[in-house]
Amino acid sequence: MPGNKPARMEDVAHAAGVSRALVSLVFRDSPKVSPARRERVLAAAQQLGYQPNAMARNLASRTTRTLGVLMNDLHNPFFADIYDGVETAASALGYQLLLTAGRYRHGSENAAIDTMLQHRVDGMMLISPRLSTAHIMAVGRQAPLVVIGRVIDSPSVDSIMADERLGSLAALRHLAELGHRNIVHIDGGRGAGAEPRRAGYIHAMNELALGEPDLVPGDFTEMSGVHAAMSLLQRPALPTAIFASNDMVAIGVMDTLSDAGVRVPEDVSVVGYDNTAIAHVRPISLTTIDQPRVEMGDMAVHLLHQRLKASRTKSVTHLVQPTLVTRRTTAPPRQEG
Amino acid sequence: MPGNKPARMEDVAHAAGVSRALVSLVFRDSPKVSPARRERVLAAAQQLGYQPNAMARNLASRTTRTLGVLMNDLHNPFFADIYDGVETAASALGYQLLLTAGRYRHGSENAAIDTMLQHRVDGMMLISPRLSTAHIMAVGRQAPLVVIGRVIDSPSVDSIMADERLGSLAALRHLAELGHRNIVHIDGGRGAGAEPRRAGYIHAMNELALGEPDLVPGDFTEMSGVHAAMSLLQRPALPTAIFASNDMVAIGVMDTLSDAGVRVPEDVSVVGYDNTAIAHVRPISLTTIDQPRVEMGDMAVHLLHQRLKASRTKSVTHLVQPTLVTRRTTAPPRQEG
DNA sequence: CGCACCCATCAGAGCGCTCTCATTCCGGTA
DNA sequence: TACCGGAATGAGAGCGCTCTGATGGGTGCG
Repeated sequence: MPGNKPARMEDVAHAAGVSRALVSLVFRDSPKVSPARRERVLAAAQQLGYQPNAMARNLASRTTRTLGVLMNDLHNPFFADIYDGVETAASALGYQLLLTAGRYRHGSENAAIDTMLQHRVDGMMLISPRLSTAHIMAVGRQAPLVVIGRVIDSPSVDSIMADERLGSLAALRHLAELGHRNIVHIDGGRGAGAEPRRAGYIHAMNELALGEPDLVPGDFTEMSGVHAAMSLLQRPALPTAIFASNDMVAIGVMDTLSDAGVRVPEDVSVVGYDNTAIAHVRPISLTTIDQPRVEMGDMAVHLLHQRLKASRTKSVTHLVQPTLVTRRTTAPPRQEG
Repeated sequence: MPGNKPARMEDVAHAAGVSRALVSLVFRDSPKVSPARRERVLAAAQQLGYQPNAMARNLASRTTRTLGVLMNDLHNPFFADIYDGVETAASALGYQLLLTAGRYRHGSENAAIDTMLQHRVDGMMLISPRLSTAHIMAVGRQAPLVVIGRVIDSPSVDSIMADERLGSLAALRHLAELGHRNIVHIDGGRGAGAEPRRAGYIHAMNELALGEPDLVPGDFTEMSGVHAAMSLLQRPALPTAIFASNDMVAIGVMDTLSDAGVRVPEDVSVVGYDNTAIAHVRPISLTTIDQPRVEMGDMAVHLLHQRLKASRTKSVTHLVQPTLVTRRTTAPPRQEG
């Protein structure tokens, strides 16, 4: 019958015939409790269904050993992978986790951060936050902070980010090695990470002596891939390869091309970015760029731990290495002429 | 500079030149504070970066207005959709949310539930829990509980579940209307929801006079779809339609069929189940069964709210209606002979 | 047999808030 | 001018726990 009050430490103590303090010691795993008493206390607690009150505990101990995680998009498997890394590391280091979801809205992000602050988390991780840099820096002044997916230049904020330029370079190098020279990039517009991907593409085109960069506008959506492909199909000749700013764009492109009778990879090679869950599905089998997401999550926790435990005060930025995943959408260009 | 203690109510009171109690009233939105004073307090709080201590507040007020959500699989967009509904409803009703992730491991699920209990949530929602029914009922005795994706027959636990049998029926009816009579079901094995889907298939085959049910074993994975398709290809004749127990299985099936030169939907129609994100991707365009996930989340919150606010004590089971989403993997059977 | 010493146990003072109840301060009324 | 009522404010007792410092009861040693 829910409704009757949960048992308190006092009740357990009484049932076990010991003092409240001893029960407290037992629940804090103190070594200074005799096995016999420990047993007795545990049995009484079990019997009463006692669960220590986290609020009282945290209030009295002035510490929560809890880290806050702001996930903006529960729908994005990207976030889930990061969380896997976070969870594993946190439980290994003995931290609890307070999860909040921002849903990409400024108000929600702020509310989520306030919630974490009000619960006095020891530190927080913001995954792809949309808030302004100034705002994030202000939050960083209240609690140790790690931002994933953005670089914030502030002494109290650490950053973890994939080296997008390197990812672009890997994609282009792969295409170049296959013999492609005529490579178009479909842009990610103003989306997170779009700019460095584009810069990496431009840089790599020069680096690898592949001629003039050839950019088609886009915005990270499947639809923009469709539009980009349509505009490409208007040209007198198609490029031999397309480097899309993410997997969704690549899928839109491939879909449109195949409607137009253009085969991938025989006629055109396509490379995506992000290695989302869809990319590995066999009918798609998209060659793409993978980021070590689990590792990023793990790293975030350790960065926080360093600040907390070793009281590091200098800020750190980790640039993480993306890797190429070769699947079935890339092949040597068609020999013609 | 993080490290200096966060401001307390006392500090705000002092800065604003009022008593602690008045600050408390302001932060609880009490109407009995003059606008002038309220302003002053708010300004002082702002100035000090004051965030009320949630632990102290909840401890003193003996209530948290927080609902716990156990998500088992952050990777599954299914869960994210449910969470959308939960979030919207919760914020409308003024509840905070405490998210935990169980990762389908018994230990983690238990730990997550303990965490929620220790934080004295007013109620909890378990999404597709793996724990035993007896265990869930025990938890239900500690706090109001809503289980999504399973039916628990206990007075203190409410359940929300999609009517899987109805979903199967909708799929079969669609196929029958297209003219299919020879319809195979690829089984979900012991996965959650597999049994009612199978039962619905068997029931519908009889109901619609489609002949003997024809079951191929599977287990909800893409791989099992591959195996099922291979075994089907060994038969002297393929069925004209395949009803897979979920989308992943359907994708494995389609992939294998297409490798074998069998076209979908020209030679064989395929129907999935779940309407996952992949199903709508155009190169796949899978006909499938959708469940009103957002609505399920919304409903969960309201069910809890009823228990809490209206102190309903009888348990409720909501069976939610799935719907057919027709895409491009179903067509009339080939006319032959 | 007595003493020092050590360790298990306990008492009590907060942690930062809420909430009840008492008190103060008004203007309005007779 | 004396009085009254209501709005606004303040004081103080907890909420359930942790943690410091005190207490008591064995044990080993001389």
